[in-house]
Amino acid sequence: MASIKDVASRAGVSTATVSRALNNHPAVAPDTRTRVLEAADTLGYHPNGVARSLRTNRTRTLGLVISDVLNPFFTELARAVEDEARALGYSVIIGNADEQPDLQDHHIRTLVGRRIDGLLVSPADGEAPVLRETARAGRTPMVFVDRSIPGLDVPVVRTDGTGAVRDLVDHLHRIGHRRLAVIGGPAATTTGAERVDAFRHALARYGLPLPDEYIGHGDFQVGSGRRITEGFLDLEQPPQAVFAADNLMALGAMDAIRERGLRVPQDIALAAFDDIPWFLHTAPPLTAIAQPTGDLGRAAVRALVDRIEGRPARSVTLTATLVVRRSCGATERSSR
Amino acid sequence: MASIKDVASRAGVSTATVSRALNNHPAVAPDTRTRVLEAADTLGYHPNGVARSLRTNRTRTLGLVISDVLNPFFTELARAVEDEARALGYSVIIGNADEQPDLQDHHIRTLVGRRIDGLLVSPADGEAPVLRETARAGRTPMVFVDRSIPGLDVPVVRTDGTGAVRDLVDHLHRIGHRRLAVIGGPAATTTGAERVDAFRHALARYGLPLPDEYIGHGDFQVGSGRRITEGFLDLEQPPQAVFAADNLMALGAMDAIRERGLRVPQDIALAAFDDIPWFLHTAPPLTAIAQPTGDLGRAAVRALVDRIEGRPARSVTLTATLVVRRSCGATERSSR
DNA sequence: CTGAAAGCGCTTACAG
DNA sequence: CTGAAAGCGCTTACAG
Repeated sequence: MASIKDVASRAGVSTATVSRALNNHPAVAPDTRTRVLEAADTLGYHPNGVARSLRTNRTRTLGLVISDVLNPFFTELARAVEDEARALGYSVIIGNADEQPDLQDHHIRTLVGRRIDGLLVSPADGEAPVLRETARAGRTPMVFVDRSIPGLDVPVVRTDGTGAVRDLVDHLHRIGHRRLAVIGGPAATTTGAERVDAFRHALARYGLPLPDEYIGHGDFQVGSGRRITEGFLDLEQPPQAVFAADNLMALGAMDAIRERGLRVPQDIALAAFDDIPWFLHTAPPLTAIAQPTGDLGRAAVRALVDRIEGRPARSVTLTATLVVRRSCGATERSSR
Repeated sequence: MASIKDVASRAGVSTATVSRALNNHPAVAPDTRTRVLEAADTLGYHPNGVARSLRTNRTRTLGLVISDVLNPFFTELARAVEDEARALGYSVIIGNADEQPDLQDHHIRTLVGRRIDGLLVSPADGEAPVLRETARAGRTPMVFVDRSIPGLDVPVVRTDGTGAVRDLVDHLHRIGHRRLAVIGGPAATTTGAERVDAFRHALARYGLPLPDEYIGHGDFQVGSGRRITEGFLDLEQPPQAVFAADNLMALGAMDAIRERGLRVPQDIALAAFDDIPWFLHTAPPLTAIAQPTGDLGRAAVRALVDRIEGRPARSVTLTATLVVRRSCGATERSSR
């Protein structure tokens, strides 16, 4: 591949001048610039970003480590992150941790080795020594998005779903449901714990308990949603409504319910955290708590780039909202 | 950040020895190796991958340019690509072209600038000078996945859906549908054209025509599926069945059908190319043509790595299969 | 406005 | 088994 030297000799200037011309440095004579550009063009020259990065100590690349690309919430998040990053002049490398802490650590190690300028992480459950160490060392600017690890000095950009969960419980209560169950995420993920807590507190406002057998410990993936829902249905007193802490576990719940020949909402009500386009077309359309996912991703990138470029980065909390559809029953005709 | 020099001086050896010790070069005395590893460890040394890449002229990185990350088919493809790449020791950088040829070209330029070792592309519709030039120059090993650009000397890893489309038409015909319409992709994408052609040929086997007004020219995105379906429904003789050439356009079709207060399959049958988990839970569950998406992604990576490592790369064609659900009507009770 | 030179952090052929 | 040295392709402070 043509290098800067080739361009320099063809244009009859030094490599320093080629570099300046190509980087729009002001101190380059107009016709020198023209000659350089022509030479670069005829040689099909593409500057070597690796060499530039080594020299400038910047890669103009962001790392994004998420727990599951196949989860539509994270897909949308990743897309927003990439869009905003591109707008700010950065590329992004995505690492998919698949909810496995060691895969997450593997990605972080690789990304740091590549000298990305900054790191966006939505931490998975479990021990993640590399993540902790990277955050603690503070050499790579980092921002948590969606989920966080308490106790680390890292800004977090997240959504607060407390109000929306309260709205959901109001909705369920109004319909007449009293036995409410939740499929939570891994306890060690902040979102996993928060959503269950919010649910419990919302129930308490009606004097309703959240017994242990109505709390499922899922992992944000389809299989756990299914398994936990089967457990609920096997109970002597199955719940009247199930709230899944993410969309994949809701999908698993639908699988389980359908396999038993039961119907939503006639036999059991269902709602999910995270809204996705398909929920409009499920049978029935699913009531869900919608995060402003695009805003979340963009805010995270801005916070990270602020850190990278030496500005102070603030944590950001956005607000989720309840989207009522038909999966919890109709409000009009009281309970069933 | 600690560099190889720091490790060298702490271990009392040269940087050459540090490099060898860290890269498991055989010619390093055991205790020297130990001393180096200890030094690296206490300094929290992470080798600078940028410098290494500059020196070795390899980045151990693959580029993947796809047309739409939000399309579950591509999400799954990307995931498989990343898994296989990791298994072979490569990272992957994803570029989302959003079905825009210039965004696609932007990503290719960026990736080539980063000196990725190889490029996997699912080309978008339209003029893509950078893509063509990159393929023609042949400096960056390239493999097309899913879609291709005819006339370029680039291996392609794809799925053949001809048989599955024939099965679909058999299925529709058996149910009694005779007026069959198709929502195609952009004519310039190979998959866009192939799926429509396969459909047309399958109809011909029954002596059924595929009139122009039953051919929609979509762009693989939700909006076009909706718009085209509305057009179909506005026809004097609306089709009895609609085949959408990807899952997002099928989603758009469902939107349009629902808005008119019509039902699938009673009022109109619907089937899609690409099967996704949600199709099990739509109202009704959607009949779809399933690609072996994971295999596709993995085969593409292997073909690309073959090229990168100097082995000959072969094109690969996998086979799609029809998954019958309920969105075309029941075969048992003849037609409606 | 331009160039010579240093240097970013590695790897590796060469010599011993 | 180990080290000195060159060099990958850039950018940039310095000098003119």
